[in-house]
Amino acid sequence: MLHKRLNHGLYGYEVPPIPRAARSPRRRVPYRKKADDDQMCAFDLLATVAGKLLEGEDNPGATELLSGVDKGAVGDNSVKKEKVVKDNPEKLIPYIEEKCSRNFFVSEIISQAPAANHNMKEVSHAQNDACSAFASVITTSDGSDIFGSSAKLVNDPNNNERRNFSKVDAEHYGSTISFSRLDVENKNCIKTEPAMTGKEPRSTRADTCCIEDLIVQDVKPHALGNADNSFKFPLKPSVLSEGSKKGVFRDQGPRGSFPTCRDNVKLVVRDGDENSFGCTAPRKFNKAFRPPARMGDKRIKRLLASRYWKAPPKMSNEDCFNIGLETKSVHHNKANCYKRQRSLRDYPIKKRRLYDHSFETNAYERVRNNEASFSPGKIYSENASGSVPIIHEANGVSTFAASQQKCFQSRDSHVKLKIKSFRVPELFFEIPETATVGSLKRTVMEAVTAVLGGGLRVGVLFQGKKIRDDNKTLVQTGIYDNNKNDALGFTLEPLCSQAPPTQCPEDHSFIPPRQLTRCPHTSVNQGNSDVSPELPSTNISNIIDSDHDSAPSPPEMSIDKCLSDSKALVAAPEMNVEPLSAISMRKSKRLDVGQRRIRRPFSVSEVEALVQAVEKLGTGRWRDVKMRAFDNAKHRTYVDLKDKWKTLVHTARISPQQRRGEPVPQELLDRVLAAHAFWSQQQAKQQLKQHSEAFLLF
DNA sequence: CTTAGGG
DNA sequence: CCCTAAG
Repeated sequence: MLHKRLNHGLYGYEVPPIPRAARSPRRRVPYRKKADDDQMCAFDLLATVAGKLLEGEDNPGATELLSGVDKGAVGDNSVKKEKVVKDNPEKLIPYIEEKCSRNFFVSEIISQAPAANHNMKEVSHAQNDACSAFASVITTSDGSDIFGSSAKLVNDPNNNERRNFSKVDAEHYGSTISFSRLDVENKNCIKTEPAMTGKEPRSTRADTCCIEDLIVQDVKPHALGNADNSFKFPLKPSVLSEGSKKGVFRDQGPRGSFPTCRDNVKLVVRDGDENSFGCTAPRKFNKAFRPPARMGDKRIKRLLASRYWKAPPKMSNEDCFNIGLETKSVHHNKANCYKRQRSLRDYPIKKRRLYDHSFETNAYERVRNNEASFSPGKIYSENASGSVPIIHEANGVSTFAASQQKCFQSRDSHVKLKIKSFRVPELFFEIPETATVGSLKRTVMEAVTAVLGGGLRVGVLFQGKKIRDDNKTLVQTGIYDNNKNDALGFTLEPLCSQAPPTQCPEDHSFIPPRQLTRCPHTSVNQGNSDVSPELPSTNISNIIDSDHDSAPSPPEMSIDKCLSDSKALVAAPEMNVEPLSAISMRKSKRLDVGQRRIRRPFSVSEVEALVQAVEKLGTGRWRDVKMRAFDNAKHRTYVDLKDKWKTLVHTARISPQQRRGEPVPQELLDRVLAAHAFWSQQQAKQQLKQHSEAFLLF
């Protein structure tokens, strides 16, 4: 029985759903290369390819890419350019991600590059997947590659089941990049005993030649490239070598330089015309720069435990994945995330009701306590009677301007508070020079929306002190005193703490920089001049992508009980006074207990991303879809994505008049239907296959 | 934990 | 979005 493994990326419909049991486990490899190890690194992979791509003469696409890496190298000779690229993988990857308007590919690459202790079969898989992943990287969602060359889905004449992006029109589109394995020559090597450590379980040995071997082998070569432009991915030498061709495994020691390529994987660049990358199409800048993707999640655990990817005994997580802190913290987060999900589920409705009740009660009390509160786009102030909140619309844009003002008047026994604007401090992001003003606006908007949408609570600062006692009256606190109004300030505090308190201590040391913005802290602070901290240059997507799924905290939840964490500390250092307690709150257990998550309609761009991912991955791999397209959108679970797809299909089928909500472009809906049809059919086929196989067993 | 489906 | 059976 032959399972075709067609995940050569770059092609619209990529991987026929392989039954989960048959799917090969994947392993994450280091995002950053450790100086002292010679593991094949995703960076190398990417940088090598990118370097190659830049070798050609100047053209807009390459220049664009290069300028995202090192402007100094623009216009320089190709050698220099390539070097720049290779020397700056950290810059390159985010840039490519950004160019692709998505950020989910790097982890794919990372996850699939071969690592030191992989046996041949694993390496084959890894290469295969790495090719696929990189192909994805350079393929943008609109069907064009990163350089603006457009391509479309076509059937590969050499393989009916395989789909490639091919050049549509050489006159209008530039090169197409295709990856393929030279498996014909390497068929044997796949079966070769490749064990590195000798400790792999028997089942991982290639000579057992299981289904997975076949899967790997069954990929047809795709040697369409012109020789000059084709190059190969290097492999971890100690894992794969020339000897592999002959079925002999040979350890070559330390990793060779990149020009030393192996044969297993070949990158073919097919040039449609001289100016391969010359056709620079308008780019999307959905995502701002973001730090390197993090890997490390539950999957790591699983993979570590996997029989195929057993890590050497002494390897710790950090050793394995080379990303030490990040891995760990991410792991925590993810775990927490799921923990939360589960806990949400575990509680019966009754409790939820209880919760809801208390929420309302306290909200009311809170109102009566004359607290100013804040919700996205609106600022509620309060008349003393507490009966009817007065809502002042904060005009959108100016709300986020850097001005901070406050009116404070006293009339009779009432205190009137007016917040003219909230300042959103420490919202760092980068955006390419080539980005348009429009995209800048969008970027800011997304970030701000994300911040506000994440759920905020208000803190009150008076004379530099955080007033935590919600029950104190204004008179008691002195806020009533007009003369002191300068001392009154409000803070917006995110509600996105996640880790349970017990994990706090560990968390603190493992918070990766990018997470510092997870809880963007916004404040309007009159009395205290904000002290801007040294913030790592964070990007907006961090913020956008942050976990905002936390529904607003119940008002009664006292921040006093909440430990803060380091990310908050860094993110909101303007809280000089009592920073710990004021900035970040642990999500209360109560919140965990069960409140319906806030509804968050999918934006068109999200739908686009979803469609894109499903087109690629199919409808039965929601977790992968999630990781691919929504890895950073913590509030979108794979179940959400699945549900969204369900509704999308439904939406696509009903008449436009019956549709509600933000209209989804018909084009997208068409793609939904197409993909749905395709994958349904695919699934049917798969099942048929399985059935026949099962039958054959008897 | 994931998937698949009903609610 | 929620809930949950199944794997």
